[in-house]
Amino acid sequence: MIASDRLDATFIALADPTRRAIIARLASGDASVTELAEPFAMSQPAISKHIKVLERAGLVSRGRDAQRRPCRLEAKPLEAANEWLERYAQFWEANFQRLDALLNEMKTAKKKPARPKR
Amino acid sequence: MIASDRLDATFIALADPTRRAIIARLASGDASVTELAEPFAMSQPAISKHIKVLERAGLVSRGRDAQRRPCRLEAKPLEAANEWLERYAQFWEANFQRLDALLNEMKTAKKKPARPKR
DNA sequence: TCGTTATATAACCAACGGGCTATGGAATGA
DNA sequence: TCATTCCATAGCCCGTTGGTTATATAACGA
Repeated sequence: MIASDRLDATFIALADPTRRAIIARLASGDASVTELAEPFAMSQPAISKHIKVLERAGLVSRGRDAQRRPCRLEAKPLEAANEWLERYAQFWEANFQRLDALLNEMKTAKKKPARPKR
Repeated sequence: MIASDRLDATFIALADPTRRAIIARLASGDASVTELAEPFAMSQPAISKHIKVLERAGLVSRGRDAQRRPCRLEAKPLEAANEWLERYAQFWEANFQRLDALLNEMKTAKKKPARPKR
């Protein structure tokens, strides 16, 4: 499984709430490191580290604006993650269908003398 | 965002190729621990640990069949992860549109190649 | 040139993750 | 009863992660 490294990096990047918040913030526009750090009760180097993780996953790219190194969201890697999940969409829908079937069974069974359980 | 713990657990669970393989395996039917361990060059306790991570994320539930503790895929938590990603689907489509716009710009303005602003 | 701002890097630390081996315990079956 | 099978748990190791503070670097503005 050599090609799964990309997916690893993406899911690892997504597995931290701070990083997801950074992604959410960047979705509404590019931002500098200090801008990104501002909402968090966390030091600037900590944010820089998180950004590095996001960069490693290809989820952010950096620009240059004077001393600032603005971050831009690159959402493309999310697509691969999404595709992986979509592969199982059918499966959780199947779960719902199973539930639907059960509910229907209970509903039709009402007409019969035996009460449905619970 | 207190409820992000669930999402944390889900993405953490997905961030390992072995665990994704286990999920893929379970999508084609329930399996015991030894059945799940068989394809991997890894000890049985290691697989048990992975299963525990998946359980913690609510992605697998356990049954009982004699000595076996069969695992079943519970795909529902994947839905929340998928919803989170879908929120940015629009954004990566926007990226493509931006690329299109850039390409058009370059094509029409051949004489003055305007740098894209960052 | 000098101070300020923005960011990165280094060094450190505690906690966690993912692997191992060894062992324990429950259920089965002879 | 006893061996076997399936699985979980306990320790242990070691590399990684997520945070810290302190310091270095880089670009700007006066």
